Amino acid sequence: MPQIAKPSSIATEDFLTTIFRFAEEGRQVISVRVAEALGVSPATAFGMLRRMDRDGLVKLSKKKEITLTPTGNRIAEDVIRRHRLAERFLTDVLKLKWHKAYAEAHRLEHGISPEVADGLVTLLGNPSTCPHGYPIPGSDGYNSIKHLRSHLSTLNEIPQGKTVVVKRVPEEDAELLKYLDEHNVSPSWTMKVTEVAAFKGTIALEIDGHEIVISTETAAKIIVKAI
Amino acid sequence: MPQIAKPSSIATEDFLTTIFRFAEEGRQVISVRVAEALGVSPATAFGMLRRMDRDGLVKLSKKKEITLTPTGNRIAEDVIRRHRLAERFLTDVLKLKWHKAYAEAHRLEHGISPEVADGLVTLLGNPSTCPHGYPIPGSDGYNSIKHLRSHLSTLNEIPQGKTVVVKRVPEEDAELLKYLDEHNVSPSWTMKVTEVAAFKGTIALEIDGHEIVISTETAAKIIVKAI
DNA sequence: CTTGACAATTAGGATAGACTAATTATATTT
DNA sequence: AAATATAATTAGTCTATCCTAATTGTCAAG
Repeated sequence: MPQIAKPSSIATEDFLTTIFRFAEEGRQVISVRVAEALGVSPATAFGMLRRMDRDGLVKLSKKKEITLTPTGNRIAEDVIRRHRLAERFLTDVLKLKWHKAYAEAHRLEHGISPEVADGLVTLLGNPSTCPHGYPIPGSDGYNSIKHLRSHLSTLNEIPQGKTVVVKRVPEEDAELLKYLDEHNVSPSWTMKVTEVAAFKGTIALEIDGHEIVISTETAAKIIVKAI
Repeated sequence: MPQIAKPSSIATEDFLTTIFRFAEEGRQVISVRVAEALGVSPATAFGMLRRMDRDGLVKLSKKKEITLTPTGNRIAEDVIRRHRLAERFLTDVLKLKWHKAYAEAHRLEHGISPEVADGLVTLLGNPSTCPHGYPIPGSDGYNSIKHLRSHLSTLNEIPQGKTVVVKRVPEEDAELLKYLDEHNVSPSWTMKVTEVAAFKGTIALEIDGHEIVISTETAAKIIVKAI
């Protein structure tokens, strides 16, 4: 008989999407990091991951690296898709401020059915990215080369004088997002790296006719494409 | 120090809204009925209700009748409001079929923040009822006389020959809703009771130029206003 | 006033999720 | 290699939800 997939709980969906995002950003997927990202104790994360391993959603290898199984990955993409569609809806239709979209979409993502997701796709005109520039799983060209993380850089890697296009900004940091938004550092805007001051850990950018200075650390969170 | 309200769980919100709806429909609020409505065992419902009593959300009197406390009622109205706004959004904006709205809104209602609810109100033009005719808590005129259940009748109470306006149709029964929708039995439509055949438990209605026959039992679920 | 029927309540058990406090492994660094 | 970090893992608890299977009330009909 065909196995009936047990519906995933909200906690499980949160673990799956966290792991998915870590992988998406090229970060090492380790139990403690996942625990930190989700705000739970290492013991709690470990227990959850063990259950998820038991249920065939993740693979815990002896060498600590955690990977999603095909099933786990499918569910993670589903939830991320709903999350990013919700973000688009919230910013584009409800006119919600950009920096609030992540948290609100996070609350909604677990309650969006496939049918409602499809309805959102139609309403929104088949968007391919969320407001922060991350690709929406299942959208046209989701697997195309332009979304490949390896074809992009982080802003801190760009040499002085270069011009770049903003591709992705960090989703979760509302404070930072608010700042970036005020200075037009958002997907598809172009900016020039006017100064790289490694000794004091800052870089200066010229964007839309004005200049801003951010730390190298912050720059590492901004994904760009050199042009 | 001011008591910080513990956030209600989804299970708790479901109990609160079920009790609220029972009261709204003038039904007797008893533990077993709540259990049935939520698809849990009587023991589970009892345990939940006891916890909710402990937490000041409901009152379990010795004479079995269950009532919401002011706090419980406020939370219930909040959730119901989000539910009915979600239904309006789903049918009016996403063009979701009427009979699917209840179940979908039920999934969404727990994830809608006050800010998003306000956004929906604006997007939807301040609606006062859900697609099934039930009033939206917090909307203009929510407490006005026209929403008073005591000023309305159920269709089975209407004598032969009378004409009525449909006010509310049952929200949860998708099968029935589909049928009613196909025959224009939806809020604000007018119909005439052409025959009351008590001996065989049916009534006949003329609506929009055609006639349909439903059982008295089904008629009892349809709220109307005689004109 | 006794018997059902129905409802409430208690007893006893799961499992998921969370926590704190060890303890054990694994790496990295002197 | 020994010491220090950092991670993983285990132990032991707790609460919320859920269940099944009694047991106890209560109320209406004989």
